[in-house]
Amino acid sequence: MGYDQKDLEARWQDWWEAEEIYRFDPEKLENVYSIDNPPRYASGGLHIGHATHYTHIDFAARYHRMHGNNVFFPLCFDVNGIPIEERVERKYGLTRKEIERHEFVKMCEEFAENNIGEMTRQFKILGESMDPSIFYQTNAEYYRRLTQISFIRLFDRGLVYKGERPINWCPRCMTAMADAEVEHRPRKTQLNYIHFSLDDGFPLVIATTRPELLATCQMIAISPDDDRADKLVGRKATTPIYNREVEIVADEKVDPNFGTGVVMICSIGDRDDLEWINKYDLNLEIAIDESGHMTDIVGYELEGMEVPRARIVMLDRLSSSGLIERAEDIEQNVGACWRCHHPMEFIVKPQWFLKTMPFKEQVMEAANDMRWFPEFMKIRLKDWVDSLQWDWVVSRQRYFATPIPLWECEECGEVVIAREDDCYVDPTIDTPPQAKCSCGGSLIGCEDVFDTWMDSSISPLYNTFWERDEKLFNALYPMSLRPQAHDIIRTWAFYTILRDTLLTGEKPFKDIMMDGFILSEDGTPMHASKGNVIDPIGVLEEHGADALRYYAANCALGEDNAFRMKDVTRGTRLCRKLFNVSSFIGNSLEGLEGAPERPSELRPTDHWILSEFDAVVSKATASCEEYRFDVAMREAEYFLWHQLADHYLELIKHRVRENDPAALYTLYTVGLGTVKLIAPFLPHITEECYQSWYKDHEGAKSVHVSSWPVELGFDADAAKKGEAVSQVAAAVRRWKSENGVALNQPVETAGIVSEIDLSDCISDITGPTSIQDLQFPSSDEIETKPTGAKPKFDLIGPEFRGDAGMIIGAIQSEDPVAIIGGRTIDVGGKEVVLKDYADIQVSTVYKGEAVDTEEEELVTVILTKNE
RNA sequence: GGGCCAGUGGUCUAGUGGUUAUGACGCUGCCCUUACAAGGCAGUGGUCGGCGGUUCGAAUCCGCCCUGGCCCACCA
Repeated sequence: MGYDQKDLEARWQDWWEAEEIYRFDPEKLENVYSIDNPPRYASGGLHIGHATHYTHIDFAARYHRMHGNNVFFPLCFDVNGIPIEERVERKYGLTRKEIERHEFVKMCEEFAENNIGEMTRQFKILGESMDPSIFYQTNAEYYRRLTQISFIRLFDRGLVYKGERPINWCPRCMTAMADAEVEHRPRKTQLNYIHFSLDDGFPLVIATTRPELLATCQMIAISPDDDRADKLVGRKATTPIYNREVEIVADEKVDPNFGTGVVMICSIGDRDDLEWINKYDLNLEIAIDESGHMTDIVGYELEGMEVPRARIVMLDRLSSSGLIERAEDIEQNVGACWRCHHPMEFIVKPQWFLKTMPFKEQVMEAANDMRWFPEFMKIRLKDWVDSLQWDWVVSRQRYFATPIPLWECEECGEVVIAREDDCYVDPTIDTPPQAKCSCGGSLIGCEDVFDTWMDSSISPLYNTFWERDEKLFNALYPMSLRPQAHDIIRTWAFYTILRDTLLTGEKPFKDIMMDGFILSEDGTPMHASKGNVIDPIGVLEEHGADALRYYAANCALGEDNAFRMKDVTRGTRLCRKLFNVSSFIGNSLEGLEGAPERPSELRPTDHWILSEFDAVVSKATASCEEYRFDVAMREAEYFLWHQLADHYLELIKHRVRENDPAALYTLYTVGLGTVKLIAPFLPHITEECYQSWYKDHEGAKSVHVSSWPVELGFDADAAKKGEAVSQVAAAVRRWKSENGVALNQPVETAGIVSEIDLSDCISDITGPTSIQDLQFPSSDEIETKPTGAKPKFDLIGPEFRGDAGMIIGAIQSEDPVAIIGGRTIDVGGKEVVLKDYADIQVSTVYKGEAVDTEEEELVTVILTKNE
């Protein structure tokens, strides 16, 4: 008998959807577990990393759902921003500037809608339990409205300002970027040694990587520790080509050991230049425009050239005039746009800022009030917060995003902010709340849009009905869990904590769970160019969602995990094992009405498996509470496979044939419990097992809304006895295997030597082992021959500390017979009885005959071959 | 340059002071035992990255170093 994994997955996915198994109930607010699910960016399909991350989140959702929680787990999409704009531009072979703004936005919306449809399907076939009844997308007016209101609130509190100062600018995306969106990439470039001149001919060579900015050189700096400083500081040098007289100053930031130890200060090459310009109050001379071309300041034929070309031309010019001493290759880190990887420039253009710098402490206070999983991820947030130097620039010069809801007066620059009641508004279309500025000037709608993190950073506010339903908000905020990947700590996590704390005075979530990245099978990052990209949908179609989810379950939280195909294969096997075990148990229960009652008498083997079950329930539950799903999965799997299936089932088959109520009760309880423990991880096969064999007895509609198993209790002494019985069976099996005896062949006689009295377990032992004559030899029938002694380190160490070595040595070197005989040694004037601190190993002779002994931890089984 | 994480049989991996270091994959041998041969049983295989320290005892704690990954950082 078999089953078809693909078929049953599709079947249950449709059924869950039709029956709304995962629906959040807004009426039941006492026991909510809410997940601030990351809205999936709607630029394309899911890759294996997404699939794994969302599956981890799904584990949390399903685990808490089985605790009777009303789980809030929205299906949601992030639909704003540059990547979608870029995909659309590529798809239609145009740029956004070539087409009417609102027309372009429409194209972006359409593009995103298609992706949302496909990704929704992908979430479904992965078995994710997101609830479509609380669907949202960040570009919808209902969401953008809230983005705007949240901005207006902060604006009204004076936390928003318009500033004209240098900002990160991506010449390709043609927009401002926040520091968080700048990534640093190593790049090879040339350090050029250029001759400057002094009036007296003193040789002054300056090394620079950006000769194209020579026109804006306004000052030269040298380290005060430099030997030449005395001679140079305060004098003027003349720049090459442009022949500009510039002052030489001493500045401690200059490293005397880099280049020539002399720096030209330009506006604006990098952040150092910015600092110096402020420090020395220099003019901002802008050599590079918004599109990355040189401005008229640079003159000559350089004007209008793109930066890299201008650099080459400038170097040509310098070198043909003999002004270049030499050039060397160096590697430097340059800031690049996180989206398109184009090198960033600093430019000056008025932008909107949200005050961030004053709230660093507040953010960390909120962060410290959350539980971080894993804990060390909090350090990354702290590092980022500590390193912040600028307020957050929230305006972008793009189209497909939430409009900034304000108008500005043409005449006096006064800002008129939108009324909250009017939101959502688009100032490029909608009329302002007042016809004219108070000065009488016309109001112009703001054409800038928000950084997309302005939208996503209020997801906890959106989810909890902030400003829409106070009752729901009070019940739902803060949310239970923020799951996310560690690469967006400085953006999503930081901005969310910042804004939501500012707006509500309270942290946005209680727990935060950080996922790592998924690497290719060889442990390196996946890249399309390397051909090592794993397509989750392909894996899923071949092996099924449960198998892929089994891989996901084996990924440790917070760590980068390589994709392991063999885990997928093992997942398939685990599904089969679970199905077969459940089928055996289900068939055994056939004819039974309702759930089997716990009989007053259970056999020791029942107590044993129940004790193991309690242990696994306890460990799995504790692990899931801390989002260590890999641990829970491993525990449950080990129990199912190596305790329940390999041992217990074999031990009680003979009792099942006789419909023993104790065996049936135990099988039912442990079997069902195991299905439940595995249900969050492998939702399809467990639902199949539940519906086929357990539902009629327990009665829950679906395993996923049934109750998480609890510890049932057991008799510890009986459990120990049961464990001994299980060891006898294993020993007999091993002995048969080693001696070429067929497993179903009866054993004529066998003896058991054990400190545990198993005389009331005869049928428990003979049943599974087919021993015909089971004996419990008394001590005088057995001759034990000591063969060695092992020190009990855990006793000796704490008691004798520094003298432990003497006792250990004595036990190891003494004749074991003498140790049994009560040999003592003198330790610091005290007599120590060695046998109290040693385990004696013995070989056994039974009735004078040479016998095979199979040693287990609790029992020794004496066996003789039938001749 | 700073920070974080990791380094355990051929491969992947569990294990935050106490007998003989866990399990999986692989490999070898045996077994169709009536839930499962994509299964079971047994075996093979490890100087726990290196050096030093603390301790009666270290894969585990401390220090230094090496290797890999990630995050952060202005070297013009």
